[in-house]
This record gives sequence, C-alpha cells and structure tokens, in this order.
Amino acid sequence: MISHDDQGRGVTLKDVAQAAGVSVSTASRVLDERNRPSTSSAATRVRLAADELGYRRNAVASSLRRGETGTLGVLVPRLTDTVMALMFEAIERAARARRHFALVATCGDDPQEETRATETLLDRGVDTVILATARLDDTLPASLRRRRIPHALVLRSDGVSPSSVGDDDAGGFLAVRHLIDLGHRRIGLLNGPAYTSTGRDRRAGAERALREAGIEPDPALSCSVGYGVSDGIDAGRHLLELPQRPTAIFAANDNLAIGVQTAARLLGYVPGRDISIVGYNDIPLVAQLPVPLTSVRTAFDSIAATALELATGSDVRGEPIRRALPTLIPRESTKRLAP
Amino acid sequence: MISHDDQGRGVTLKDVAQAAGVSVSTASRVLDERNRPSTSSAATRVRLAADELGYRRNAVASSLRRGETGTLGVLVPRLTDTVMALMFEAIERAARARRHFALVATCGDDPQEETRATETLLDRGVDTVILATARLDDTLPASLRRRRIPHALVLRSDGVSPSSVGDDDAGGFLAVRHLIDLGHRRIGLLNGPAYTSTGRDRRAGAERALREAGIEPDPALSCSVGYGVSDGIDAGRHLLELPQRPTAIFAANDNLAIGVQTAARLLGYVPGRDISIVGYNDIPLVAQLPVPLTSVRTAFDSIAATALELATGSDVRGEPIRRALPTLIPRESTKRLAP
DNA sequence: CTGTTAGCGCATTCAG
DNA sequence: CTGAATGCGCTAACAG
Repeated sequence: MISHDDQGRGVTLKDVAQAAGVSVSTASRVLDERNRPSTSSAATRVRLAADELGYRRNAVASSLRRGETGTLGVLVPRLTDTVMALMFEAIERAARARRHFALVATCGDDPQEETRATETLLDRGVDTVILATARLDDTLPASLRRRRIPHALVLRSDGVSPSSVGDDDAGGFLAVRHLIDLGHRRIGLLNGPAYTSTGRDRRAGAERALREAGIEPDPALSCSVGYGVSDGIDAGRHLLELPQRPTAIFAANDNLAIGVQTAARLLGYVPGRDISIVGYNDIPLVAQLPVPLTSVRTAFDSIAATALELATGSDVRGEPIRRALPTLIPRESTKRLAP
Repeated sequence: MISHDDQGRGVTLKDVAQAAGVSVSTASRVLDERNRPSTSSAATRVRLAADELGYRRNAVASSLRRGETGTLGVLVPRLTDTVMALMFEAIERAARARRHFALVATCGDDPQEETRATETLLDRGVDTVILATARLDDTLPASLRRRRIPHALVLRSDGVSPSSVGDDDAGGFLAVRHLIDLGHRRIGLLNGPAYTSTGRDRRAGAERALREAGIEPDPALSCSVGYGVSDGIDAGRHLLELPQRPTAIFAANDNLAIGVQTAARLLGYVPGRDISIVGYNDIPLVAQLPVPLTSVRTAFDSIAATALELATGSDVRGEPIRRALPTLIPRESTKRLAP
C-alpha cells in the first residue's frame, strides 16, 4: 500500500486534473470547499484522483489568488502567562471550528514591539487581528480602525474597538459578595494595574459589593499593583502586617492570589483558616495548591467565540463591547469567618 | 503629515517601481534583503519611494515564488504547560535572530492530532518543523525524514531524528547528587512517563548518582507517573506515607514537585524542613512558592538555537543529538539532613 | 547594474 | 456544468 503521506507535497492541482481527465479549473471548482459538493461524475473522479495522489491545496498560492488567507493573528504579551495561553488555546479552538487557522505572536509589554509584531502578522497575510494586549491608552486599535483591518480586543478593552471581555465588574462583585456571605467585613482588595480595564473593572465590582453590604471601602485595605506573583507576595505581606489586618483578600488575578498565599505562609498564617483568599481566572494550577484556591472563572471559550464574531463582522449589530459572565468556583481558600 | 502606516497595505512593488522610475525587477532586487545593499542612484530612489509609499512586501506572494516562507512551525502538546510556553518563546527568539518567523500549533497528546496539525503547518508553507512532542514510539519524525522535510525535535528525542535536548541524564544526576551532598540517603524518585526520553534519562542520571554514592536504588522509593500536578500529589502522598518514608524526593518536573509540596502540606510536613524536594525545569513560578523550590534549570535558549541549526542543516556534521547542560538552582526546598 | 520575459499554484473571469 | 485564458504580487533566468 502506498502511504499518501509520503508524497502529497508537490502534487499540484494540475496533476489532479490530469489524472481525473479534466481541466484545472474544473478540479479547482470541485475541490473548493465553499461550493456545495457536486455529484457529477467528473467531480467524483476529481475527488478520487485528489485522494489517490494525496493532493493538498497549496494554501500560499490559494491565498495569493483569493486575497485572503483564512488565518487570524493573535497578539499576546507573553505565552508564559497561563491566562494568555488559555486565551490563545480558546481562540485556536474557535478558529478551528470555523475552519480558520490561528497564529500567535508575542510582544511583551512594549507598545513599539506590539506595533512591530502586528505588522509582521499583517505581512504574513492574516485577515484578522485579535489583540490581548490593549492597554487603555493603547494607540494600536485606533490605527487598525483607520486602516479598516478587521480586529477585536479580548480580555481588555479600549472602550472603542470591538471587544470581547469577561464581565470584570460582575466578577469582582461575585468574589467580594462571596466573602461577605461568609461573614467577612474587613476585606482587602488587591487590584490589578490601573491602566488595564480588568484592573479597573474588577475593583469597581468589588467595591460595589462592599457598598451594597453597607461597608465603605477602606483605602488602607486597597492596593493597586502589577499582575505578577511577586506583586502578590509584597502586597499580601503589607496587608497582613497591618495592625488591623483584613480577614479576607480579593486578588485581581490568580498570580496575585498565589503570592498572597505565599505571604500568608511566610507570616505563619494558614490560607483558608486564618485568611480567606479569592483569585481570578481559575487557571488550572490553583485547584491543585495545598489549599485549593477559590477563584472567579473566566469564560475563555465564550470570549473567544464572541471575539471572532465581532472581528469578522458576522455580527455587526449591537454593542461593540461584549461581556461574558464569569462564575465563582468556591474552594478551600475561603472559609466562614468564625464569629 | 501623511501617516504611512495608514496606507502601505495595498502598495505593490509595481507602484514603487513606477514611483522610482525603474522596472519591477530592479525594485525587487534592491529590496531583496538577501543581497547586500547597492549604492547606485536607482537603488537609492527605490528605497526612498518604498519608504515614501509605505511599501511592505507581500510575504504570501513572495513565498509562492521563492518556494520558501521563512517560517518555521513549532508543534507542542499544549501551551498552557509552562515548559512548552517557555520552549516556544525561546524558539521564537532564536527564529527572530535569524529573521525567521515562528508559528505554533498545539496537538494535545493525540498522535493523530499531531499528524493533522503538522500537515496544517506544512500546508501553510512552513519550511521547517520543530517538534516538542515526540514520544519515543512516535512515527511522525520518521515520516518527516522520509519526506525530507527539514525538522528537529526539542526537549525529547526519538534517538534518530536531529534532536536538541537538555542533558536529562546530567540533570537527574545533578539533582540527586545535590541531595546526597546534603546528607540524604533515602531519596524518593518521582520519574516522568517511561515513554518519554526525558522521563527515562532523568531517572537514569538520578540512579547513577545514587549508585556512585554507594546507594542501591530502592524500587519502593521509585514511581513512574505522568507530568501533571495531580500525579505529583498522588505519588507524593504515596511516598510520604511509606513506613520508612524518604527524607528527600527528586521529581522529574516542576509540576510533580509542586504536587509533592502539596502532598507534604496535606500530611502536615513542611517542605524544606521535613522533606527536601528538587524539581526540574525551573519554571518561573517555583521561585515564588511559599517554600521556593530547588530546581534543575533547562537551557531553553541554547536548546532553541541548536534546534534551528540542526533543522536548517546549517550544521550537518557531528552528533544529530545535541544535549545542553542544565544547571542546578538551589533554593529553600532542600536542606541539610539533620544528623 | 538593468529591463524583459516567464512563471510559482491557484481561483476566477468569460465563453461555450 | 465545463475549459481556456488571465493575473494575484513577486522573483528568477536570461539577455542586454
């Protein structure tokens, strides 16, 4: 038996057409996945020949002619951030479902590199750009808008370009509401960076929950920091060393929450027993920590699907900023406050 | 002032040639980055015109003609595995240094999906394939060899295809030698899967270190499991509940080590005090745990650079399997055994 | 160093 | 439904 997979590469449409005894254009039409499959005898012969020879369409040549590549470019700051990796994998799944192909580039936190990477993606013919990087003050989305390049922002929004985000306000609310329901009143807020919509909105939701419960947010219990584990360690230590330390802390992402757990341990507190902690995003790791972390789960798949809809304009009506509702996953890092 | 970046897309070589008053082929040659820059007046005019119009080469069309895309495809099981993300980012850096572009696809642990994803990459015209997936019994590398597709394996090897791996044997040795130097004699080995070269080699190195110290490896203290945190929890619990429990454990990757830390905590042991633990890969997180983890650091950048050399055949001589030496990073999870 | 000519592999006209 | 002809944008081979 001939293993198709050893040939294939190098077999052109012409070869298939020849083998099937038709012209290339006929072969092209038959093999065009956008037409509904014809049942004519010629069509059958073409499909057979293509299969026989192990034909694979040359996507590069095809793109050149079609003017589109069926590819979407995703830009993330870094893939070693599990949240970004999760987001990308979700986008990849969503793209695959539409028979598209997703491609990533990373750009760190440098706006210049962000632009460069986007140009590189565009040069490689991506039809659509998905940005997971947008700071609130970012200029790239505006540039894409001017150039009419189909695009969408995910996870963060600049308030103008089509954006598919988690409902961060609702997430912040859920987290703090959960702590209040457990009897906590002195609740520390470890907010993300103020220049991100996530940091801003999660904080707003958290403070709303406090106020609704009749608790005035205490500035002494609130810090805005970065999104790294070490930020969580520093800020966590700070909060836990206060004379009137909080009994619970809401951290704006899981890294921060892990850092708080570390800080707690270093100070001799046991997470879940001496201090309740809620994280955000529910990255897989947090369920496996010594004290499994309560976390707000972001609906990555839903966000990804919506982003593709928005970017490809297959759904142009309505709000350009869509918010996917998160869910709270309670685990052992949050416990009822002993009366 | 006209912002170039608002046009650019859609400007073809023809436009540039026209503006510079030369033929397209001249323009093409001038702008060909592989030639060393000409200083003729025409060349200068072309460069000026290109700049003026904001010309960007259409990489798709260029690829079609050149027959190569300057792109390399990387296949990883999943990007949410930090080790894979680190590996990809290193490859990306190495590719960029050679003015190439790296592209990832994920395939989970499914050999069929692995083949499918590779074909997709190949369809998109990647010149080179880098596999971070190869099981020892994988058939894909053989298929790539038959088809003469430039490729290399990273992190794992099948023993035949060009491979750039960490020296896992040396790494296992370093880890256990470190524990022995601290006075440990009852050392548990948490090996990775036997179907991976990493699992096999790290174990071999570890056992070599034991034997050199006159310690016969105890089968009761050795388990082979997967590479997930939960594997580490289960196996860690098992080892720690033995009547004669080990005083130290070498885990074949950081996930496993994190799992062991979790297991230790659950049983009331404090990592570093009651049980010494060494991990492998030194992912960024482990330095930030409550008890920072001693780990064997894999030289991802070196592995990436070597992989590109091997794959592109720019260095065909010598061993097709190159091993990068790892280094041990001692932290607080390992302590001298109290006499 | 230059311009002319001829494709890369495919998808889309336009006639039939 | 079919086939012949044309060109997507760029590069390579050839002659000047």
